[in-house]
Amino acid sequence: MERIDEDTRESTADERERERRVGVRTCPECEGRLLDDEEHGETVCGDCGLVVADEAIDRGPEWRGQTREGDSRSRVGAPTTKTMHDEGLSTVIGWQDRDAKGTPLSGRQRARMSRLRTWDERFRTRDHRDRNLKQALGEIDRMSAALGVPEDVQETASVIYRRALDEELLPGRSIEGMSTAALYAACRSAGVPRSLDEVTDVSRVDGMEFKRAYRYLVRELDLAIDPPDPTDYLPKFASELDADEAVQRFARDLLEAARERALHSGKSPVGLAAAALYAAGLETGHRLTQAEVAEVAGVSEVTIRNRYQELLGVDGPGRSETDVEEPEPA
DNA sequence: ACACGTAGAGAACTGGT
DNA sequence: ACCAGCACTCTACGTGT
Repeated sequence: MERIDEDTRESTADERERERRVGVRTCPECEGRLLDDEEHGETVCGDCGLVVADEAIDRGPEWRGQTREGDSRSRVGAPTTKTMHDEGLSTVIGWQDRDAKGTPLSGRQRARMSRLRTWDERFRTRDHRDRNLKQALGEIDRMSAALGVPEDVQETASVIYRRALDEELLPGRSIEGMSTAALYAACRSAGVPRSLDEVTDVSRVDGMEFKRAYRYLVRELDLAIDPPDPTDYLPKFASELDADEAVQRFARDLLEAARERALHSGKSPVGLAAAALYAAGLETGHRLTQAEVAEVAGVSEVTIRNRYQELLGVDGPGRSETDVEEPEPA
């Protein structure tokens, strides 16, 4: 992409012609000669220093041949584009059963061309998959780092993504959305607590698209993902709260008890975990405020209020005879 | 400062059509 | 595929300790 102006043997007439063909070449202010500043990607006036245009990078082929017959100055090849996976650089074997002069091919040659087309297609699509995968894995890597998830979870996410790719689940969906979904699915199946919100924060896609992609992924791949277990969140929240070890243990017991009474049906596991910690704080004398628990758990104080009383009520004085027994198959 | 309760809005799942 | 109903959570506010 160098615009080479040091070829001083060119006549000035030729230069004018070149300038005319290339486009903007004289400064609108002083009519001075414009130069491309490669380092900054700008076009500046050599005389007055005016910056005429940013991003004036010409991705077309160089307007000068490299070979002996270079002076023919034929402009060769199409400009590249990011909209195609190969940037438009690949060669496509045409479908006509004729040679370059239009003469029909013999049967033997036709068969040969057909095989070549097949392989051409295979390589091109494989290349496509590679790029897709590479980008997705890069995204997963980036998000994993941002979330601080362990390496094996990241590995699982990659495997899930590959499966999705193999089962042709990707066409029509964004790579970012699907990689986010794969990472979230990996976290879930590994019991590494990362909430939807946390994952959404580091993702390049919005929550809606992410959730849609996640559901789709789980459904199509039949991923066996347990409903999130509130106890998975306890260590994380407890450490962020600098809570006493006893609080965490007590909270775990509360959640166990709650599970046996089938207290969670559709209730947010994060909210339950937060409420359990708060309740445990009260019971063990290591008080935590609702506000701080709500803060680290990312739920509202109201949710904690509503949940923690249920948690305490369950194995409190009342016992359970008032509750209708609800057969919950989990 | 903190805890508690309530009302209305809104997102998400379910079942009906 | 669209829609209504539902349980749940959130924000916002007022009250009580």
